[in-house]
Amino acid sequence: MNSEDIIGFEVITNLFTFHKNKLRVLLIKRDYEPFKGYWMLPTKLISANETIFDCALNRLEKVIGFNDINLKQCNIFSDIDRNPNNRVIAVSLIGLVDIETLFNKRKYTGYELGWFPIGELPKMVYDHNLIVNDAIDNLKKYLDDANFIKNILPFEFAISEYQKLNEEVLKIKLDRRNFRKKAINLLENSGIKNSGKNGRPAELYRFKENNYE
Amino acid sequence: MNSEDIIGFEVITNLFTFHKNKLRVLLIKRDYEPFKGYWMLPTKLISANETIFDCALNRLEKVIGFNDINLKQCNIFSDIDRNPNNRVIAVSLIGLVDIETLFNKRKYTGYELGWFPIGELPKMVYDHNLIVNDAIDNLKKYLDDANFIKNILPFEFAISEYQKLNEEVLKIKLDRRNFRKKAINLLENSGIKNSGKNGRPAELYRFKENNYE
DNA sequence: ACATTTTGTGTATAAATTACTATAATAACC
DNA sequence: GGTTATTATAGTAATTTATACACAAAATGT
Repeated sequence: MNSEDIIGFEVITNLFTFHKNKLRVLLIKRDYEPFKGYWMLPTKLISANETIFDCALNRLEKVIGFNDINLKQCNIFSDIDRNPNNRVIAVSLIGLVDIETLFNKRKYTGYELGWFPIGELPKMVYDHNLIVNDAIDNLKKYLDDANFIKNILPFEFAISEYQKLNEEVLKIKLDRRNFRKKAINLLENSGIKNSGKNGRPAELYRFKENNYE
Repeated sequence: MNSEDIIGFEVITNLFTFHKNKLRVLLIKRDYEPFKGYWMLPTKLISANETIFDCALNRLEKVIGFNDINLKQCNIFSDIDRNPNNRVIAVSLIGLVDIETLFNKRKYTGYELGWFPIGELPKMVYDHNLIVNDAIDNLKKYLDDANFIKNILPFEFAISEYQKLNEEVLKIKLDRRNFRKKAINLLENSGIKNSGKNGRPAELYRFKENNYE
């Protein structure tokens, strides 16, 4: 390795949750130059003793106060000038966390955080807008992967919530009856109804165990 | 960036071709220690002025004498001890080249090369066996992507060759008539027959232009 | 009680996938 | 030249999957 060839290698995490019928992503407000005041995805240069997953989890621990989160590898961004100041190659990861876990486990860490609906993303540092949109696109392939997608929904949820999640990721409207027919294969009825909301209360479902991976 | 955190970052290319009804991958015989005499995938540490694709193509140029090859990103390997001597993170890429292009464009480069059928892979350096098998698995998702998969077949080919390629990647047998029905949508008849072989000569097909990407 | 909102349900049709077998064209062999 | 071996071509029925579509039930707010 030549010293001229020192290249930064960073791990960027797209952590999604689903709250109030919106798919949201975690952003951090940057408090240093350059791009002070802009929002960014959780990012960390990788250390010699970390895998890419370790690296992402270490960063998340610092940012949200916990890190038992299931991650999937997403993409690599290696354009020479994606960061004009240094040569930095990025690998992006996708993590999912449900809103109940988030409320239960998060700790105050001093960072200014925002959970932005994917339709209302702010201008972000460097190529982070590109990276998060790429991650959203990558989420499509996990929608039917019960063992991963279950992490973004509460333990029990209405089928309409699951449908809305699908619609946000796919950016299309789905038919209620057809969606239900397909989804029901992965789900079991909890026997609980969610009352208190307007309209007929929904029956709550949960993902079946052993959706043979 | 801390000098203790200097990490090697290498690009590993899985270059496939299809010849004599076998899916094959390019390996290089290593002529230096450690692992001297073992086979390995084309590998190169990335330089500051290269994208991951530049890096792979620069290596391929050195190894096979040409580099106009379409590449897809595959996976990242970041286990701490995947290379016990140094801390090296690898990104693997997939490239496809058809046998005619290969015979026409390759130049002698001094390397000892082997195009190994995927069922007859030798013991390779470090985790390269893992990497190539992961790449073969990743090939599945490109089988119906005419714009990429066409790179591994000659300009004109028999449907039975295309079927055999699918069978090698999927590791299952396919029904001849059903495969033809599906494949024909992507193909157009060239009007040429391949004679000289045993049995009824096949009509040769080519991929249609504009399989709207 | 009435309007509003949201959930739950079934059926008919189209499209895609799968299973399955006889015949035609050529090369190799005698 | 005739037989045999090999490979290519073609169609239909059964199954599965995807799509389109309308109304009744349970709650809330007034």
